[in-house]
Amino acid sequence: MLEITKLRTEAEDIILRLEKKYVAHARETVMALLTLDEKRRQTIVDLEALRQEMNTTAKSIGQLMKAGKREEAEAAKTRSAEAKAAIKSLEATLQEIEAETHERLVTLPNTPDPSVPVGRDAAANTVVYQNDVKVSFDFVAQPHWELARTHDIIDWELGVKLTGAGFPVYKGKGAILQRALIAFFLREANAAGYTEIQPPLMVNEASGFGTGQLPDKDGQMYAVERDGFYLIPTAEVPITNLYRDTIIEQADLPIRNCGYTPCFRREAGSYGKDVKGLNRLHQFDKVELVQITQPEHSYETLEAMVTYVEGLLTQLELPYRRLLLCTGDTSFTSAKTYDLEVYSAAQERWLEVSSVSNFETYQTNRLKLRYRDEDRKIRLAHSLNGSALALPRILAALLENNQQADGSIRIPEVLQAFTGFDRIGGA
RNA sequence: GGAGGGGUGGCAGAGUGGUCGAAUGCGUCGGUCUUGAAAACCGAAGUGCCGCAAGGUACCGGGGGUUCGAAUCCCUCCCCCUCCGCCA
Repeated sequence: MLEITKLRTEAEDIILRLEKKYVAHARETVMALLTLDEKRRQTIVDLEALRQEMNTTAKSIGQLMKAGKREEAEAAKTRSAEAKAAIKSLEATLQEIEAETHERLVTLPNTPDPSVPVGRDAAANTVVYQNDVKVSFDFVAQPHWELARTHDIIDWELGVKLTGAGFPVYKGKGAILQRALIAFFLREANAAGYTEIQPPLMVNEASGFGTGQLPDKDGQMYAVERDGFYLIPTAEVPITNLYRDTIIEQADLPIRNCGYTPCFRREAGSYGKDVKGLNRLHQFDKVELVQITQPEHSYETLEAMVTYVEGLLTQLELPYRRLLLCTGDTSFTSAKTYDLEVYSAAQERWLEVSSVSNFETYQTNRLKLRYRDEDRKIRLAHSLNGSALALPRILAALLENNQQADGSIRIPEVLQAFTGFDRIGGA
C-alpha cells in the first residue's frame, strides 16, 4: 500500500511512476485520494474539538454533582448530549472517508523504481546477464516428463488420483532428489547468514493482507473457508508477517530469514505447454529468502540477493539468465524485480525459477513493520524477498539438461552429498 | 468436542464507574557515585492520528451498547490457559 503521506508530498512523481506502469486512472485515483485526505483531516479537527468539549463537560459534571449543584449538572448533561450526537455523526463520516480511502488505496500498485525499464509486458523485460553454460545433445533429448516416467520418479496420474492435476507424486530417487535440493538450498542460505524459519503453511486473513496477496490476488490462494485460513502461496507470506505490527531496533537490521515450505497456488486460467510436466503446479516446494532492511540499504540488498541466487544456479551447473522486469511485468507489490530463468534444454525454453523483489515500503506499510532509526525516529522498513529456489523447474532443467545418451541422468556434483547417488537410471 | 478461567505498557502484575495512559516490580536508557564494574540513589521512557508549535485526541484483545462519564457494567466475535475426552 502506498503511503498516504507520500501521496501528499510527491503526488506528481507518484502519478508519473504509476503511469509508467500503465495503471488506469492513476491521476484520477491519486487526486481523489488527496481530496479524501483533506476531508479526513478536517473531519478529525472538528471531531477532536467536540470530543474535547465533551471531556471537559463530563469532568465538570462530576465536580458539580459532588458540590451538590444539581441544576447546573443537569444543564451540563444536556449540552453533553448534544455534543455527543454531533460526535456520532462525525465519527460515521470519518469512517466512510477512511473506508473509501482504503478502498482506493489498495487498488494502486507499488511505484516502479526509476531504474526499471518502461514496457507493457514480458516482451519488454531486459536480459541483463546470461551465463555461458551450454547444453547440447548428440541424440534426441527427452522432455522431463518423459524422463520422469521412464525412470518412475514422478507420477502425475497418482497425483490426479489423490488430489487432482498439478499435484504430482515424487517417488524413489525423484523424492530423494527433491529432498537433496531442499537440503542444499537451506545449507547455502544458512551459510550465507540467513536464519532458517519453519512457518505455518496456513495463514489468516491479516497475514494475507500484510504481504499483499489480499485483496489483490484473492483467487490465487486456496482458502480453508471454514476456519478462515489460506494455504500459503509462498513462504514470503508467513516469514514476512513474522514482523507485522512490530518496531525493530535499527541495530537488529537487516533481518535475514530463509525458509523451506510447500507452496499452494490455484493458478486459475493457466493452460497448455505452460502447465505441462513440472512447469506449473498447484503444489510445489520452494526455499525462500526474506530480508527486512533500512530504506537506505534495500537496493544494494536486492543486488546481493540476486547474486546469491545466481551462485546457486552456478553450483547446479545450469544455464541461466537474469532478467530485469519492465514496469508492466513487475508484480503489483514490487518496486523492482529481477527474474532468474534457467534453460531447459529439451523443451528448449527458459523457465522462471526465481523472482527477487524489493517492495520498499509497500508491504511494510500494510504490515506496520517499522524500525527505530539512530535518531529514535520510527520509520517504515523496506522488505525484500527472493526464491532460492523454486524446485520443480530446477528439477525439470536438471533432468533435461543432464540426460545422457544411455537415458540415465547425471546428478550435479554439489547435490551428490545429499542424494547419495550420482545418477538416475543407467548402469 | 465438553467444562472452567483469562486477555492491561518490553515482561510480570495492580486496578470493578470520574481524580487512570494507567500503581508497583523487573528489564531498558541517561546521570551521580566508583580506578573500572556491580550495588545504591536520582531521572527518562508507550503507539497512532491532527497540528509549524503549544497542545489536542484516540488506544487497557476486536467490534457494538449502557452512561453526563467506561480499562472497570452489558452484548458479540477472536485469541490464550487449565481440566476432561480424543490423538501424531
